[in-house]
Amino acid sequence: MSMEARKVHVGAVGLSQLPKKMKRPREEVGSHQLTAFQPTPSRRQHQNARQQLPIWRQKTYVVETVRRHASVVLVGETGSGKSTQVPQFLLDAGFCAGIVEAQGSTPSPIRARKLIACTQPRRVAAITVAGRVAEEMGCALGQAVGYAVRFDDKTGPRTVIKYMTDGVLLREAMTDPLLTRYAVIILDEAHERSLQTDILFGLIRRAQRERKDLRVVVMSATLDVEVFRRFFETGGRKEEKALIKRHGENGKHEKGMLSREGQASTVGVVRIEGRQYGVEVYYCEEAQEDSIDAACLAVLQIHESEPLPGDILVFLSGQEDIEALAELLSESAGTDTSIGKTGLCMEICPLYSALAPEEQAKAFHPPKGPAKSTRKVILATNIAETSVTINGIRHVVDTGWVKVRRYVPSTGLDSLKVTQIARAQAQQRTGRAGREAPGKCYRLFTESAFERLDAVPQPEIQRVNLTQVVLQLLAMGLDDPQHFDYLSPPSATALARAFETLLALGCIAEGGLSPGGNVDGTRIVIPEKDDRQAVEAQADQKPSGPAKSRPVITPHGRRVASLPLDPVYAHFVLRASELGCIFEALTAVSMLSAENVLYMPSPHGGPDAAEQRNRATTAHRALAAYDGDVPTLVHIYERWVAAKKGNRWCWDHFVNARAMKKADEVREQLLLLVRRLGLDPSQSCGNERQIFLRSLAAGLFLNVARRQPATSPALGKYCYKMLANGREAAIHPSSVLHARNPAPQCVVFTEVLTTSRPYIRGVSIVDPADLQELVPQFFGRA
DNA sequence: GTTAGGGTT
Repeated sequence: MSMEARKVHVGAVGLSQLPKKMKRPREEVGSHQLTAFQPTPSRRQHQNARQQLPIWRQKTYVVETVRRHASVVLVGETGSGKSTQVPQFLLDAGFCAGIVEAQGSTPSPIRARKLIACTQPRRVAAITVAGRVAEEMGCALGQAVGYAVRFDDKTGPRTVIKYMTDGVLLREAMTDPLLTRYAVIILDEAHERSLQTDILFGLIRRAQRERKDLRVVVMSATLDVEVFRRFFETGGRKEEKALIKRHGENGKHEKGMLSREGQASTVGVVRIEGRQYGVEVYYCEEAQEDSIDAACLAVLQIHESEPLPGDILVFLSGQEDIEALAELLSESAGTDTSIGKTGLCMEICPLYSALAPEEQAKAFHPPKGPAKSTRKVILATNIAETSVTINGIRHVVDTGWVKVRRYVPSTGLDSLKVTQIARAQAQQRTGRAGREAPGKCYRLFTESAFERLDAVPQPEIQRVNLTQVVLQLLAMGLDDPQHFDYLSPPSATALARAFETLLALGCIAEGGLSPGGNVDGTRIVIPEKDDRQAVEAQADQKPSGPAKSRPVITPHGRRVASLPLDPVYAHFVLRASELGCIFEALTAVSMLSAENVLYMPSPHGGPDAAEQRNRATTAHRALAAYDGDVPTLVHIYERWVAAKKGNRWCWDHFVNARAMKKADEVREQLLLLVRRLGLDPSQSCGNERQIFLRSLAAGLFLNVARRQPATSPALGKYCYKMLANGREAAIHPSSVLHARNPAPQCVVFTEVLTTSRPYIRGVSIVDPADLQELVPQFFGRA
């Protein structure tokens, strides 16, 4: 069934126009309440269910294609069963009995069992899919089927199918770049183009040149397979043309060299249909000026005209818009007043990552009111696009906006901007209405606007700071990360900036670049060219003059790379160890890796919401440390430990217990890793907070900012000038140093993010004299 | 005077 079964135009959203053209759902299929009390299905029932999946009919074809091609692209829509079935098909077909090539003096090949890896961008997906497959195979998790995600490895000596996050496989690649444990690597959700998946693409292609036995299956929901196919094409254009000549443009599938498309190819392509209900897509006839107003009208119209069951999911750009729409809807509908002819109530459920877990839970549970007369309206960010699935949704309202974080390498600043979604995202959002029954999707933009959208979002690798990626590649022994096999190359500027940072941190040496930045804010200027062209131009350049010496990873760089942290943070931990407070530094970086530690109750949390928010603010102020945000995080962790890591303490102080648990897990992992480096993680500075601040200065010296009169009135009278790029920023209002009197003269920050304006966050006071003493190469007196 | 979403041997 096609997801976009029909396209129906509706007028600019207006009360009179939408309902008239809407149709009743064709049929009621499935219900989200059915699954709860079902007994555990037997093996036979599983077998029946498997045979109903669209992919089952293609089992032989999938297996044969993987047999004949080292690389296969498998396109399967939602519900095709690809994630659970493909690994089982390949296991049944004997792909795990890999052959270890003869090594050294060993005369003959040794048969050995290798694994099938299936990577996922998200932990929950790896865990739940593995659980499902273990059930289907009638084994316990950790036996034939297992999973590995950070902090949680459920694999054993007998495991042959291993679900894992792409990050875990990437970490494994650091010690085993040829991925020798695996016979087949399946990259699932490849269309999402996560940073880790993209790096794996290049690594696997590289490994395939050495290992003829390594199979890769790229699984994607995107119909455009060309980009993946071309990437894994081993022979390149020349070989391709020769094959076409030999077999003809429309030659049959012959000797495994022709794909189903009839193109000469070393890459096999399989397409599997999905199993989704049809979703009718509605567009606006006119562009909407205010997407919150438009969303409000659309929700009210759907609510008044559509029967239950059928909850509504609205996609918005962020917390602010969600709160505004929640307010508008409750004003218009009344929180528990029935409205319209249908006499139904509305229950509004905000859903975004920073929301307290117990408030998030409302979106997933049945409504508090009677199910027969209460409709849930979920107001979500893109968290509901891929990360979570909500049952019962039959109507999607899509504003077409999303917030996108983007690193600007020429300035070293991150920006967070409201941006139009891509067509693939719009389709993904639409699909959320058709999981259980036919549904409807209302796009609050015009069809021509839809057609003008980008086809797919920009891959993450082109939007992020690459310092950690470049260091990882160097640590793996790739001596030239600029010319790595990127599926989508990052800009030359972004790569150059990463090298510059690594050089400044002492992670690499003898590069063609000199150290970047000094106290005066003067720095090497890297001409900003447009992304891809720059890389291609560089690649095409014939070497002229003496070759530049390539940067080499230093012993310090290897230690930094061994920690699963941003190199700046890892450097901080190692410097803190030299200065006597690694214990506190480990706490700091662990807390920094857990987001949304402090939480604010939703303003719509009932009659005492305002009071709760005041209490939260007071509680948070009581946790603040004088010296800044990083000392505050350390303080919070220590208080939490003193309170025996209790949930009650979290509750009383408006601290997110889940974030604390995550920080604790990260900390435990880091303790192990620094011990492996021969360091003593219990080395603490005790009450001598100056030692910790000195470590912060020494570690975060690339992020120093000094207070000075603002050159632009937009930042107020004073601002903080960042020494690395000479730009001005303000201290973020959430910082404990915001509006501090007297204002600190010299600070380090953990993050700079441009939203309404450039803000530095994670701000702590440092002493300029410490910088001069501890980082003399940058801050020493001339 | 305020922060989309993931993720790491």
